[in-house]
Amino acid sequence: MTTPTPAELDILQVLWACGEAKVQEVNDKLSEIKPVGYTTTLKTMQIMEQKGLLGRKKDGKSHIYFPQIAQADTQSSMLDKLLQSAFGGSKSQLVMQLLGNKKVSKKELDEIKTFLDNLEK
Amino acid sequence: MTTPTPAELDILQVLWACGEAKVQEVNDKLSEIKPVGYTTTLKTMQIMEQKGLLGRKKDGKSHIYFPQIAQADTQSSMLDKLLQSAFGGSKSQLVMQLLGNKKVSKKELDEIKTFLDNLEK
DNA sequence: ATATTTCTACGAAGACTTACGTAGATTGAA
DNA sequence: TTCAATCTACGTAAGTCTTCGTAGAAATAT
Repeated sequence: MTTPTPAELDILQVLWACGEAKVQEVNDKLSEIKPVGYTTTLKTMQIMEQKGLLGRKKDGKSHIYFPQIAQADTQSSMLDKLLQSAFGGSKSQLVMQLLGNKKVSKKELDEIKTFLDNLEK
Repeated sequence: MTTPTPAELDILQVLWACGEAKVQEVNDKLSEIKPVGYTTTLKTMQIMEQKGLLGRKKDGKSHIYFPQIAQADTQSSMLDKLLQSAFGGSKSQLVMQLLGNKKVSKKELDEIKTFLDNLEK
């Protein structure tokens, strides 16, 4: 699976959150986080459309863009890539590295435990 | 922290495993996995030394290279980067994505559970 | 001593990503 | 209609990563 570049991932985050949007809207959201020019966002989204990461439909003179890849699929393949390249495929090692500091909230820990318990069955 | 590029990570994996090695030895190990020329490996390692990722000492006419960054630190910062960029910082989401398929061995699952139990205290 | 092998050092090419400037088309307002 | 605003499309430039060719130094073999 094609994994998005960092800039592409930023754009996908916006579109996954809102479903679909025009370039202007995406650029506005991105601008809240990092400085980025309109044409930069446009160009990146055009490239993404060409790569198949985004779809688009005409709306008057402009376009409305939407994700063509699922968030879960993307997360999964990016995580897998890291798992293989940095943890030698060991999921337990990865989890330990992730949770092995004091900064895990009790809430998140509980979510994980519940999840693991349900996984049993 | 500086996170290594994919090619750099491959080299680091070799050096983390064996402690230190000459370019030739690293290249031999890498060649078992992917086709790569000697000068490519050399060049990459020279750049890594310049970046501070590797250290080296003279040994006759050649050099012996060794990691200057810890494996755990590297894993940690790479994982953190992914956590933020693809999972919005949610560790539980990440764990669920990682373990949420049938391909997790019972052994790994047990390791994780034991780990979590010990984390409590 | 000369040829071969083994390294290092240097440079540069190709791919990819990100970032914008600019031109041209379309829309809406004066 | 004409002017300004909005968008698209195109090109390109800078930066990084990966790759390898080539030259030259050092060690080894004949």
